[in-house]
Amino acid sequence: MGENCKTDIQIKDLAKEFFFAKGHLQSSVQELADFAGVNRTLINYYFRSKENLFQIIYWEMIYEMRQSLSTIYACELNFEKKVDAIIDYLIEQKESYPFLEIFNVQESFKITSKIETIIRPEALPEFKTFLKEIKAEMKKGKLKKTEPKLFMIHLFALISYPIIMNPVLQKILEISEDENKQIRKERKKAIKELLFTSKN
Amino acid sequence: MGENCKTDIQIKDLAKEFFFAKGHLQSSVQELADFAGVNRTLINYYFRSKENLFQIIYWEMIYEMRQSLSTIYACELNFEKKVDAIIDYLIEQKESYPFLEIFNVQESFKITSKIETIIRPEALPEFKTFLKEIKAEMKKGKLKKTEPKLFMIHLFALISYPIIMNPVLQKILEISEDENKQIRKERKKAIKELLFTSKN
DNA sequence: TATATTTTTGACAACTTTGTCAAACATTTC
DNA sequence: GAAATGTTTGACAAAGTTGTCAAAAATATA
Repeated sequence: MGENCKTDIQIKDLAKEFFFAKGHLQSSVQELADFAGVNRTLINYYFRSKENLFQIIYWEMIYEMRQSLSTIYACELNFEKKVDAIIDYLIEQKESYPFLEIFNVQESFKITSKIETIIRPEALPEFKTFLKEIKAEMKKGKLKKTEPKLFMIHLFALISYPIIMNPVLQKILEISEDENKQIRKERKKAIKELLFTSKN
Repeated sequence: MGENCKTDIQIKDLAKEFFFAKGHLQSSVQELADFAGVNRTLINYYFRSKENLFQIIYWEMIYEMRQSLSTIYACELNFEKKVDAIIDYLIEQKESYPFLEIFNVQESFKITSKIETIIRPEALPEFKTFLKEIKAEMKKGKLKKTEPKLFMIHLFALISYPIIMNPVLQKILEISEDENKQIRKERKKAIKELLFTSKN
């Protein structure tokens, strides 16, 4: 593998890349092994089974995400800055691993999924507090009035969808590389303009 | 199969259901055959290969969708009514076949995909005209000013994402069945409130 | 250096998936 | 009713995937 890092950690990192960045969700272990430059059996040695490896890396990624988000929910910034932070973090996250969300959906439909328990409710006190903040901002007239959870859904939608669907959208809407760059640049501003009441 | 309809058409319809509604995108032909209540070999008889069947039903669905949308783009309604029609149609479409879009993404990332050519640019005169209408509405101050294509992206995002990701969102945000029904009911209104400049 | 431990590899067997083929069955046509 | 055509089925072979195991290679330990 060529690096000085532990082999199992390298395999995990490359698996995350292979599955959730490149999107080879239903590839064989052999293909992953080729991508990672290791013998296929070695993956079994470290992780027993494909299913198990998947569970481990999936859990790590979800956990990392939950941690980052609750840190933002709980931090000392004012509401708008928090939304900024959420947008920045999630844009970065989705651009790095666009297929994590795809995998989420597919799993959430399976009854038998062992992974299902990983998609747990936020249920964090930080999240509940953030919902109250949303409500307060709505009362102040800074946000359009809706159910706070619906605000969250719209926020996620406007962040994730354009990134995840990017290749499809580019084709359908005939978006050139230049246009795409332009859109990417204005993403954050555009999202905020939709969600916040205009300031003038 | 029990119906009076042609077997091959029934298989296609049930395959659409199985793959794009239920989401069993990577199931075996045997599983599809069980679902459709036919002998597995019969599917080969009518469609030669799994790949071929997929291409056929995928193409049919995309074609139907493009037709419906361009009819709306070209119809005689005013702009807001057209947006209403788009929202209504796409909500119906995504709720019926939430996995069509998932499949789109996965395919769009594959270099080798024979299906790729199906995701063609809209390129229709009707679509180009609609983009101009968007621009006009922005000038009139009815819509927030952005790149018209970005308006389309936001529109698609706000329609599709909440539906496709519904099971995941319900878990993460702890949305009860009642809340979900409420949100569903207000979907259209909520989308329009975000995209159109407020009327008061 | 010799021994123990860990890591890596190739070979193997069980299993699944796929497409083909010929035979069985059903339906139409003469 | 017999022949021709179309539909459905079970059996089969080829290919691929997965996990295990014992042997080889590398590394650590005494």
